[in-house]
Amino acid sequence: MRKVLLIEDDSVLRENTAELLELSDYEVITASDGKKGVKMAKECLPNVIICDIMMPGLDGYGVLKTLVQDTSTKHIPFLFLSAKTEREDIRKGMNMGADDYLTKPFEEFELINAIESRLARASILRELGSADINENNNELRDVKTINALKNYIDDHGQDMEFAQGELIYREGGNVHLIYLVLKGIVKTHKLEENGKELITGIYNADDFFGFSSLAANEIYEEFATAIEETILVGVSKEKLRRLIDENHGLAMELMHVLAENLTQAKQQLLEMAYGSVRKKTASTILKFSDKLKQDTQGNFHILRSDLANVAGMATETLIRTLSSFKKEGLIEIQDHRIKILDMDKLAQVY
Amino acid sequence: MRKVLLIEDDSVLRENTAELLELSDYEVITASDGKKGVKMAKECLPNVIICDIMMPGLDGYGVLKTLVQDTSTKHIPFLFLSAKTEREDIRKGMNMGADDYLTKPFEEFELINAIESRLARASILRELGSADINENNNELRDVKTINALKNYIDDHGQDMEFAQGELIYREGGNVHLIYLVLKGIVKTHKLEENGKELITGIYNADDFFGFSSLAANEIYEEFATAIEETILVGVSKEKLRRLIDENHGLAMELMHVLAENLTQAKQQLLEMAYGSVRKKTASTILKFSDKLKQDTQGNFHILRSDLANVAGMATETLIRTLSSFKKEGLIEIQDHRIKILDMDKLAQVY
DNA sequence: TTAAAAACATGACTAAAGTCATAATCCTTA
DNA sequence: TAAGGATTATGACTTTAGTCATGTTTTTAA
Repeated sequence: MRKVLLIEDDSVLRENTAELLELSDYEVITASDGKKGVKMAKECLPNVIICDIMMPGLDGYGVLKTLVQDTSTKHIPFLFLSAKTEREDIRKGMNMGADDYLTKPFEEFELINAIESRLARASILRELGSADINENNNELRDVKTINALKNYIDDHGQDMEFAQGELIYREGGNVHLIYLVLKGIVKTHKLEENGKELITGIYNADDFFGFSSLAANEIYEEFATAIEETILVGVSKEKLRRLIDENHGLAMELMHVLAENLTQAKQQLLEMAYGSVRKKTASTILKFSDKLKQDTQGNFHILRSDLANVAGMATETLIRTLSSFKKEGLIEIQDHRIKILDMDKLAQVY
Repeated sequence: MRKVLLIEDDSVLRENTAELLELSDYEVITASDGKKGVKMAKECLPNVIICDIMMPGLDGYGVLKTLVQDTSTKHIPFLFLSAKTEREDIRKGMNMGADDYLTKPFEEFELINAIESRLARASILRELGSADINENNNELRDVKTINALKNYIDDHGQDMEFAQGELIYREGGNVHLIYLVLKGIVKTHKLEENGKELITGIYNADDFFGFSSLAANEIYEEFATAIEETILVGVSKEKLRRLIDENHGLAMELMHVLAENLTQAKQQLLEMAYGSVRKKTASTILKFSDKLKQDTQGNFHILRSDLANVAGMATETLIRTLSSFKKEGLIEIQDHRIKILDMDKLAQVY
């Protein structure tokens, strides 16, 4: 369990805060003044220290100064929790080497979040000491990160070319390959009963797709189509499973990719539910401007129907909205190619 | 010489700041937007990064998030330099893992002090190799499947009780626990700018939630609230990471869970985009009838607003649709409790 | 090079669903 | 147990965006 040292002279606040922390599953040690705090810190070596500034005797600044000088305590994340809210006070605290500074009064969740983020940050910095220790030189063993995986696939997979508009896989088909885009743009999409299309993902060079789980006998839940001329490489699910078996780190990274996708899908869901047509159009344009390669003037071309199908609206509606954006000076359209003029305003469209 | 990467879209401020830093004997690299900033950071691996928040395209939060995910950049001290002075903004920045947060306008010495103190702090933390990694528990080895994981959590976690309507975690909070529902119902939800709520997930006994990726310094992308009296247990991300490290099988299963969620979200997206109100209402009722416990007659109660917020429509609209379903004999409503009469027809509503 | 097809653009109309207002009912809690 | 608030329900009106129609422009392919 994570140990927290709380240094605070006000007994009411100290006990309330301690209780709150205990309820959140920390082991709490308290000290009622600076001197005791320093002693406790050296004895107990807590995982994180929370300290008031204004205290009789040794104040918070003094505590921090003392602890930073001691090898055994200097690395412990240190948070100030103070009624001093002046910029000057805050800067002083941070400059002395505190890791965060929370002003009173504070909400329970603010304190917990602050503690957790400092613990997380500390663990990141700690990793650095034990980084890149490569033991075995088995080829599979070396595929530790997504980047290594990309290189591996690039070397060991077979290239495939798809023309503009060509179907890559279809809904219901059996998943046996996971794809990596080398060049071009791919969309994944679903069809409604009445034939309407919704684009659920856009992928360009260096993106993975066709990747859901690695369970056997999975089927594709969507279509994938090349938006422009595209070159892909694939790895078999079997192979990927073996790679993961050798390297848990890779599993973590893949999980991360999935989690990102999920977060994004949920965000899109929110927008789809309550966003106006203007809002949806604006964010769709921004999404594409990220993914599509642009010419020297920053123009890019995309089928209006594809834009509409990402936003989930009728093509006519989308075109109308584009026209009004043009009138408002947010975008420019030349030869059907779109150019973003005011990215900020576009992002703030409501 | 110490390398500083400055990411700032305002060209005047960028150049002034760069000059000021150069005069203070830093090597300065600049980037005019978030995307370029990320690229520069990965290429140049600076000693410290200073980043604006409000920028077109990828904003400061996005930059930090991206850099924290990359092994080569995640340890670099990261300072926000922003005109956003609200407590909430500052907390968000720190929770995402920033090392300091300076508000504009700032004085030269404030920036220099902030940089120096973060460099100093980073070097202290770097000294420390890998401390307190103890617990060579063989018990960890045995957690091979999701079910084993559930048992493990049940045994080792601490129970938490939440009353009806009580908030479990909030958007922007630091993720440190992954929850398992023992009893009750939990909803995860997002808020639109104008306060509209969209429910993105419903969880009952035996479901996991609050689980996205296992990367450090992740923040919640949604709220979680108990719909009825609920008992939960949590495991820390740290622990889960260690469990996965011991058992790849578990990683596979968790990936599978994530993939399922993703598929579901995309399906919901399709329906949200093109489904009629009748269709959305029908499938929302069916979804809840699965998750909610029903009395002996098969009745269940759920707030109309919660139903509406899953479907992403106005509460009045939902109630109207329920009424017409009642008239058509698809459902029955007694004392506000809903009972499904014709599940097949309900599933086929168009 | 030209004909046909696809894509883009806009007008007119319509259907759908949101908003606001009001009333009835249920539930909490003092 | 009564008062007040939350929830459910429905009507009237308004806004929004979809559909259908038509014309123009661009691209494709014979």
